[in-house]
Amino acid sequence: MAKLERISMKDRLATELRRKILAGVLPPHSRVVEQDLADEYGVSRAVVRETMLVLELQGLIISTPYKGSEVASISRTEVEGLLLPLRIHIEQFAIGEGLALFDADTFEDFGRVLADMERAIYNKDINAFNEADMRFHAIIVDGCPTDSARSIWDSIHPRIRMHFAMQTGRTGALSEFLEDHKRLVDVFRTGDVAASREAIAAHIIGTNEPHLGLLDESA
Amino acid sequence: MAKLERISMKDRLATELRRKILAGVLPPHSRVVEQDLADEYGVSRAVVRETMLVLELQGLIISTPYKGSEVASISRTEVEGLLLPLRIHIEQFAIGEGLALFDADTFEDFGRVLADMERAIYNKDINAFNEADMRFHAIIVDGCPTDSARSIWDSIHPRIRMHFAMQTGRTGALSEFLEDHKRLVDVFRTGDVAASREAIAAHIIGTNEPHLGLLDESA
DNA sequence: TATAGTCAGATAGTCGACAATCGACCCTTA
DNA sequence: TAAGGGTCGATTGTCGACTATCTGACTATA
Repeated sequence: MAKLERISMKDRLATELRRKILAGVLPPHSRVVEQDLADEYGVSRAVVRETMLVLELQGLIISTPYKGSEVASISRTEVEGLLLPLRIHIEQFAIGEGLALFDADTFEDFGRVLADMERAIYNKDINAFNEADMRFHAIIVDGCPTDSARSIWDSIHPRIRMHFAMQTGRTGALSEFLEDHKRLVDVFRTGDVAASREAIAAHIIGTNEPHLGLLDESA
Repeated sequence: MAKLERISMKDRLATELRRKILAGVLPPHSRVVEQDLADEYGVSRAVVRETMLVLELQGLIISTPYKGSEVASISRTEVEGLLLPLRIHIEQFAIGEGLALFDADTFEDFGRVLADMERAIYNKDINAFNEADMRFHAIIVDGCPTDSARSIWDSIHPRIRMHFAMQTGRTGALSEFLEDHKRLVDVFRTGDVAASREAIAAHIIGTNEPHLGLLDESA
């Protein structure tokens, strides 16, 4: 936050498009045309192409040579059997490596996210809530000194979010999710790695119900 | 194989650079300059930039805005705690989803790879052996109908390979690894999903020794 | 009518040039 | 001499134009 970094057009555009996809503005199978995006956002096609490449490698869009791209759709099998278990492992790893490094700044960050969640609930803004949720978990993953954790997490997490964005779900129980996050932070504060790892797994499985049978085949 | 696809310069260049990185021609921390690559391979910088973006998202290079890129280096913690467990999960998932779909063509593909491994051993060409090894596992991951399995595998596997490419290791016991792969194919032929999942995990752990303590903390 | 050939529009792939930024060197100046 | 500031080469960021390819429609022809 402090170092006001320079953000490339490519990254800004990627963030914007990801937001639109996750918010359902661009639903699965929407056609995405490079020139149209370039015109709409006032950038060159080169920028758009690099953006699309990022989103493709993150699994949010699918492109076919000389034909075009469309927004991907994610299957339930994929999410439950592959993406969620991977995500749990990554966040558990990040906690194992990073929990000891959580400091006052880290918990301030968590606090800000929790406040944003409350605000989102008050405003009934589910997209804002989801974005705060994403930032919450990003803090965890960024808290670990291993860079690839974030990099891999970035390529897995959006697909999961996209899947659940399609379901209407969770609108009613937002305050439940908020409480769940608060409890997580409390566990983190104890510094107990094993308990935190346990808690994050339960949290991810819990917040991504109504599915079951996850992870019980791990070994 | 049958559908002779058109391959973009970006993909060809990515394959070539990945090969060079994994073969150690471009060791970690090597500086990589866009214009130099463009000149060397006779393509425009736009192509090189898209290639670099792919390699960056796959964790093989690290780039800093307006400064440049360099070949990444992968830590042991990262490989053992994060990448290998993820890879095992992906390949197990792929087998769970795809084993029943393995057909004569699939086993022909396996056969070709095994033959290439033998040839590589005969020629004492460790890079060729490694490439065959990669193709072996790619067959598994591609055998599953869930596209993101391959996509995520692609972003994890090269980092692991890179880590072990740095260690001299495994030169002596190539024929052992070949036998290990043959045994794997035999298990696949039985169609026993549970046994195959078990075997692939043991194989991955085994071929990526001399490390231990993997995965015993999964839950 | 059915098939094959041709054309045109849309779109992605590639390119060369210009703009922005960085880092090191040099020059001033107290 | 040391601190500050400007200049310049190297490198990445961005752009607009040209080329290749795909798709569907139209046409000719047996």
